[in-house]
Amino acid sequence: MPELPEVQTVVNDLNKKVLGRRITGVWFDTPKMIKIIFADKRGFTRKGNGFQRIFEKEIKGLKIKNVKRRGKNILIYLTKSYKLKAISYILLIHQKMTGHLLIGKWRIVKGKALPLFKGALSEKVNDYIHLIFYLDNGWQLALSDLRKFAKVVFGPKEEMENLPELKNLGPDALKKSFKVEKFIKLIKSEKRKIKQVLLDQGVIAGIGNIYSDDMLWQAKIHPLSKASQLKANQLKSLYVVMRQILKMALKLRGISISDFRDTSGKAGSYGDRRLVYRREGEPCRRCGTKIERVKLGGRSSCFCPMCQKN
DNA sequence: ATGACGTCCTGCCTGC
DNA sequence: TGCAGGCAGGACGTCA
Repeated sequence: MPELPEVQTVVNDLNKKVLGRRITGVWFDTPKMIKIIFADKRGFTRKGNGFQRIFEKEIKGLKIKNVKRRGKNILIYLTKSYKLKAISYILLIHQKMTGHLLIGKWRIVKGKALPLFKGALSEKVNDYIHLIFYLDNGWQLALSDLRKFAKVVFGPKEEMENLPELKNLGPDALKKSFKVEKFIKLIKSEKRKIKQVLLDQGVIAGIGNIYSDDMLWQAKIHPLSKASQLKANQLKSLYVVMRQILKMALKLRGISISDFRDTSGKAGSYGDRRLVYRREGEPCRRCGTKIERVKLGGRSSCFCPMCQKN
């Protein structure tokens, strides 16, 4: 499930591979995944499912200007010129758990995308292609998603920037201007358990289940500890390990223990280095105690009962 | 305000 | 070996 390091890996790939390309066409088989936000000729903003033809028509001919990340969202900035003016759009993609953005070549046979060649793209990933953007250099940008949870939203730049899923995001976990003082203030003001707070994108953007487990283990904090009751030195160390772990995972191109792949279908290598995530029953890397798992909400959290006292 | 649970979806794992 | 049932999980909605 892509979190900040995985999403950033994809964004970096895209900036290397698709900048300046023009979209010449689009194919998709799961309209449900796609939403558009669009002002019609009379100025009405229309939102919702059911406008796929407008999506097709509007995205054709747009040029890829830039690719950015906000939290776990991928933002592809697109432009066209109309009457000598540049009009900007954003294509937002959230990969959720099993979404993958891939660059390759496919052809549609009986409504299904088949790879023209495999290369590093495993067959498995190819089985779940649901959306393809055709680019003007012959390559294609595809979205694969086993569980069809991924979300794609398209619309004019200004309206996209006002989407609650972007506007309500907290500071980005790796943003330079996000300092330890601000971090401590944010966490201190939360009455929930620390694990839930870390997963809340409205508090801090970019962290998911994997890295929050590893961060808490590294900082020796129990996942069920009340956020507001954590001591300043604990929070300080949590901030430091948050940065360290995310940066290291980004360097290793993410974690592929579930099924994350980069845009050429290659796995990341953080999985071997992971600290506690999905290591229930295995020995703690510090003290050898068996890693345990607790559930909160619908999420599970792995921790060492010896190192991480509540 | 908080938390617990349901929803979406489907491959995979467990147990009989 | 086969099949049924449960699980995982990000974000969001609903309900107590």
